[in-house]
Amino acid sequence: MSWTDERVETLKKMWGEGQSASQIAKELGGVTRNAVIGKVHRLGLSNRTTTGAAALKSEPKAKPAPKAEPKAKPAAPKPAAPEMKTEAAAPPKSNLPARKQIIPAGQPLPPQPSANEISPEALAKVNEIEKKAKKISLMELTERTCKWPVGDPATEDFWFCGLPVQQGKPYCEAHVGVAFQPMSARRDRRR
DNA sequence: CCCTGATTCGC
DNA sequence: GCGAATCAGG
Repeated sequence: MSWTDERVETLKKMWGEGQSASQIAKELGGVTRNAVIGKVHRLGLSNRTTTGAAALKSEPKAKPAPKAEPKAKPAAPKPAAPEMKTEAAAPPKSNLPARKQIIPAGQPLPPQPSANEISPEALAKVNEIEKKAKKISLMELTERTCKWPVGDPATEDFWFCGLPVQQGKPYCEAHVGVAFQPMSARRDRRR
C-alpha cells in the first residue's frame, strides 16, 4: 500500500481528531501503526494534544552541559498551537436505572468489603459497564479479558465481564475500582 | 503485559 | 519516502 492522497487525508483527519496511530493504521489497513507514525512525522504534523496513555511526559529536557554543540540550529519553527483540547473520545452513553446488588462474586475472587463501603461511584460505574460487558464464559477468558464474575455460578445467569482489562490488573477499569479498595475503614481487625 | 508516540536507519 | 525495529514512557 502506498500513501495516496486519500489515505494521507484520512491520516491527517484522524490524527487531527486525536485518534491513535494504531487506530488510524487499522482504519487505513495495509499499514502498521509504525508506518502511520512515520508518515505523520514526515508530514510534519506531529504533536497534537498528546493522546491517551503514551508520550505524555516527553518534555525536552534541558541539557545540563550543552557545550558540545558546534552545529548551529537556530531555526525553531514553532507556531503556537491553539489546540488545547484533551482527548475527547467519549462514546455516547445513555443512562439506565441501575439495579441493585450485583457484583456477587464467584468464589475465589474479589474481596468484597461489605458491598456498601465501596465508592458509590465505583458501584455505579460497575452497573454501567455491566450492560456493556461481553458476558463471556469461563473458557473464553484470556489474559486480557476482565475476569469479574457476574451472577450466580449455579445459574444460567452467570458470566464474566470480559471487557478489556486494565493493564496489569485482572479486571477492567470499572471492576478494578471495586475490587481494589484503598483500604481505609476496614482497618486491621487482627492485631 | 498492553498501549502510546518518537527515532533511527537500511532499503 | 517508507516503515520495521527499537526506544522511551504510562
